[in-house]
Amino acid sequence: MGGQSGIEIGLNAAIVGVRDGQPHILVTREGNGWDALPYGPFAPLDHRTLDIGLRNWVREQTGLELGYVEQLYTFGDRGRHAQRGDTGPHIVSVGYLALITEDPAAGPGGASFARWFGYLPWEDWRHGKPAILTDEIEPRLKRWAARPDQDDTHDLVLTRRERLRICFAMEGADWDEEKVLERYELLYEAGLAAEAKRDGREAVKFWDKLPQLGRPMQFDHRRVLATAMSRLRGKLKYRPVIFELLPDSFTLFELQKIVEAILGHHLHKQNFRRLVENAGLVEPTGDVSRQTGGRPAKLFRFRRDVLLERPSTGVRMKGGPG
Amino acid sequence: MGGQSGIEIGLNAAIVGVRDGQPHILVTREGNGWDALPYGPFAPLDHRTLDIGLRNWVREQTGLELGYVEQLYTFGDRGRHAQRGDTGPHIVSVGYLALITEDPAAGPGGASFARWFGYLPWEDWRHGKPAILTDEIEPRLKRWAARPDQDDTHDLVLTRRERLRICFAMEGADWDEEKVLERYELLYEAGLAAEAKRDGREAVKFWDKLPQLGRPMQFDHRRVLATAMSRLRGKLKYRPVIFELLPDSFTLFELQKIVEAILGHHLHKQNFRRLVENAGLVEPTGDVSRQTGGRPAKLFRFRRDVLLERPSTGVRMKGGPG
DNA sequence: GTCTATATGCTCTAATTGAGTATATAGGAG
DNA sequence: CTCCTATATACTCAATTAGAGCATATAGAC
Repeated sequence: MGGQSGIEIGLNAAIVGVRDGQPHILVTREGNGWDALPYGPFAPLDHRTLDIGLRNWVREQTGLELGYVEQLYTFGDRGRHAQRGDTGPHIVSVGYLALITEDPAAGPGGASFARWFGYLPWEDWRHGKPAILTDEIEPRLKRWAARPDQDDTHDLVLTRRERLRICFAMEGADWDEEKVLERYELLYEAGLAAEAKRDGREAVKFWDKLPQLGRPMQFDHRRVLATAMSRLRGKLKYRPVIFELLPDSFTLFELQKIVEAILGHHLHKQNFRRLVENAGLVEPTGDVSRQTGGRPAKLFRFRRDVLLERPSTGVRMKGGPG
Repeated sequence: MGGQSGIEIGLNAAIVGVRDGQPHILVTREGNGWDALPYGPFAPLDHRTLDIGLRNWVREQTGLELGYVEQLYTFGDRGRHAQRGDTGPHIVSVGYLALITEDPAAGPGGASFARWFGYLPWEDWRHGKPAILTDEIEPRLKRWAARPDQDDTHDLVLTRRERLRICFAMEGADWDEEKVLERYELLYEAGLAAEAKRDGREAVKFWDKLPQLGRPMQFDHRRVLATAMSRLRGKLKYRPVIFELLPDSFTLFELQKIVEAILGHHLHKQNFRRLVENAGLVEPTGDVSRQTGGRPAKLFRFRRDVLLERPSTGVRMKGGPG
């Protein structure tokens, strides 16, 4: 079972920012074609807490001083770090989400912004249902669902078909934008993620030809990324985290565009204004922006003191027409 | 800095059940007066995933086969495991929440049910504001807030007074039932939790006499417990997890009592019925229960298939009159 | 001045929520 | 058997919120 020399804790950061209306994450490209998140092992002698360890690694690798940071999940599965071979220590990876405003383009260390939807292209519904779903994913998932659940050791009592319905909105069900992780994991389990092939998963043998379904990542980093997207999409609706992605002053439409970029779908403009304004999340700065091409838009700033008020609402709101 | 021999990952389970209208957790009492959660180190050679490791430890220590299990958070702080001394490996602890229906009284291994509110007594508002808040906690926290924030290395820019307002509803603010962890951590930081004294925290010196504010626990287990309560109280409102605590059939009032036990406050009965019923979460079994002392109550069962429907609502609902 | 594009304001309806009143049906006291 | 009490269950009503769309305001371009 390979030389087992102990446990290592890996700290991984999905550092999210929005540029040109597109959500981006900070990745390091190491030349072997597999992008990676900023990553480093937890060293308890140097790092008083996990968070501090993460911040240190990110500072070291990207020159960035993180602000908003949130722990996501700890993954300990065997077999998700196949590149390392069987010899190293077992790696337990702790995923983090960080949100930044500034554009780290100038940062050292070879880290750069990459489009988030490049890794999970089926998650962007802003221009309607992504073609990759209809053309590539759905037909293959249907074939997968038609197979018996032999090698499934899933503890849920759901059939593959039911899981497709829930995760991928297959039989008339609604698309749940928050199920990002469940979708990625299902694709991995079905052998349709490149990482599954790398890790030597059995299900891959079923496919004669594997399309590239989103850019893969090193280790289990795409899983961390999917977890980050799930969490952020959910949290948006009940905590005012979105402002961690915005500059000090912004128009309401800029705010809306950023929310849409994260959620991956369009919102109803007038209702969005109403919601944000009478949730008391923002206050006008008094200035206007004339960059809009029409009537100048009032500039707003985030009211930091809402963090002191009770169940600070965040930006809920269901989808609107395209 | 003590002999550092590596990292160990501890798996801790807050196993919750409701008995006689009181939420309980499974604890092991080891005789030294410090209760502990079922606990064991993650052994990657034996456990394919963290979850499996946790289930194994719980089975071994309590004879219980867990159903619903959910990972909570991973804590890596130095200095929260003081009993172990400085010599052992650094311990990173992964907390889990598990929900059970059956009463594990007969289980082997010395584990037993203990009242959840015995550890966090300020969280039970079902009979009005707990006296321990007014009599013990609030006056001391006010004294603590009056001190300068010298040794605070908190990354938030909130003053102690603002934090009290938010966490403990001090200056007319509302009590947020979900801030269980924040409250416990604040008490720890203020030196008011017995664990803070055990861990040699500086703030403890400020107090001449420390009252027992809830029963303490071994290691950072009370923190895990507080995290579990936070998570469960939050999740209740948007996922139908509550049914993991209920028998197969139940009356709506029994359901309500269990929700109230978890949330720690009363709900409006008629509205609760309406909500649960037209969320489609339950269906009548056809039988009735005559145990109620009045008109017999219809028995219901959880509609397992709502898990297949979209954003399965759970049991939201704000508080009602006492 | 008109056209176009965007920002912002307002209306209308349907649900949802919070609170309370009214009715139904058991067991027990007399 | 009847009344009383306790609980379950049904229904009402006002306030708020959410989804959708129409209307008006104000810039730059021609």
